[in-house]
Amino acid sequence: MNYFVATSIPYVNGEPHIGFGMEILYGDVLARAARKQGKPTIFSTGADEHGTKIAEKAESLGLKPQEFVDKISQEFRNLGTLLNISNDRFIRTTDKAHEQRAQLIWKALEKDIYKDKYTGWYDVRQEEFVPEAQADPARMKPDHPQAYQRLEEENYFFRLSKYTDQIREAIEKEQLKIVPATRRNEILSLLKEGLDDISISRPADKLAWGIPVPGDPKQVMYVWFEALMNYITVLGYPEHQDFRDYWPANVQIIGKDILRFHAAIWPAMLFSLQIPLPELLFVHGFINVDGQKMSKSLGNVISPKEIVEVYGVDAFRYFFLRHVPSYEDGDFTWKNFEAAYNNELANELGNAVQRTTAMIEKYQGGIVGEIPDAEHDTRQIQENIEICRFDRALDQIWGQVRGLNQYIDEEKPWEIAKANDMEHLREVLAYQVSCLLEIADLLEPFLPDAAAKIKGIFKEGLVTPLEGTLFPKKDVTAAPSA
RNA sequence: CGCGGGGUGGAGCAGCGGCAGCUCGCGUGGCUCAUAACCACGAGGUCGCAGGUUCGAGUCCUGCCCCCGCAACCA
Repeated sequence: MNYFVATSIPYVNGEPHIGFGMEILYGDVLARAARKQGKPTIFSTGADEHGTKIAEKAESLGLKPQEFVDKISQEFRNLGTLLNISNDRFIRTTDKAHEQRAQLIWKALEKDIYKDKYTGWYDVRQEEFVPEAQADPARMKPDHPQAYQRLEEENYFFRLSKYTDQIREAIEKEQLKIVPATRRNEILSLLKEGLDDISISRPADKLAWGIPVPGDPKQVMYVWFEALMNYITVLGYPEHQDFRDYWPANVQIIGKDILRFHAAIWPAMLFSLQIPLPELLFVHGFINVDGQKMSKSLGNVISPKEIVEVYGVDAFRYFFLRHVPSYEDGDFTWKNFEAAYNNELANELGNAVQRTTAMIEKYQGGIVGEIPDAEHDTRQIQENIEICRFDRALDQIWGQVRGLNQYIDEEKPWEIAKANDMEHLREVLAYQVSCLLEIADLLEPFLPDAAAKIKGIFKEGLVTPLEGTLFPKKDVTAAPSA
């Protein structure tokens, strides 16, 4: 009955951008949909704040690590506000509670932790040890800009290898469901090759910015290992009631680049802790701009803010939820964004609201009368939300919008009005309102503001027109050109 | 044989064994309640190529060709 959805926590060594905006948007839709069904819901997101890269970045800016992450974390929170995200929690891995609980978790995992000497390449940027076989020879040379570090150190290791079969079985039997299927296949083929034990700590003298290993102050936890724990520390693992009430997560949302951590390492940790796996792992893709990867050097980085300022938050939500394929990479172009806004939001939905309210005001003095119950079958839409196919769910909702416009053209209420058949007219217009209210209801998780506005217009059987229009049509030149 | 994603009307995509479909764009017509919005109809595809399986293949199998990621910020 209870519902828990968590996004990954982004590494806050730089400004938030559109990709993470999309991820919290996905979480928001799921959380709003669950709450709407009356489920007690916790929706968490947060920030991953430890590690070498952050320490280095902070230093380069002349800041203490904590000052730096305080600043950047706030920007991630602001993004949530900008996008009307309804998260209940925002966990930071520098929160005292997380740090303490992470140490408890470490202790609980100790039967699968051992100390060993590690010699090999370390990728500072990825915070990752690089197996000899996968290492790029060019980066082994010290003068390479992203040169690996040659490390010989004593580290703690986690017996990931021990859990390979258990994880594979859990995924095959769908105790842990992974969507889309391509990502599931990807991880299964990786598991077939077997997993190696992983290093989960670093010497504190090399890296002070992390959570100390309990009982060994000379070591701090490897940032990834500790960050994964946020999904349960946020619920107060081990002792808090929320943990008992809300774990396992119904959905965890991640980007395709961190699949291995969430579909292999994280399940192994949970097995070791003897607590259940999340039910569904939703793996989304990336957003390109004009068909190219977003990058500062190409100068094509789009900031969520500039979109929201011109078109409004619901337009942002709409585009990224419907026109970025939920199971694949997507493409943002101003041209497509404008087309979606004008054709779909302004012309189809906005105008359907407009023509309905105008006729009720003109012919019936703004009185709707009795509104019939909605009658469409919305099961498919609900099912698509459950499996995170938000793009399809919106396609289906738009099928209803289109259907309403067709209905209006078939019934021709303006002719009924001329014929003075007021009873029939009232029925037709009330039906239109019924359709719009149903659409608004379906849209609530996706476009909360627009849904509330539509509901507000027809409240109590009277038309209360909006100031202005729902989605004012934009001149194409209004937007920054790409 | 590095890994992964993809090639379907002008653009973007769906379909994954049974008469090629959707949205946009384009053309024509209708309508006038509406944000010059809405509705209908139409043009436009030998579904990357070549074999194979099948009564029947975008859809399954085999081989090949082409495109995009796998460097950085970063999901």
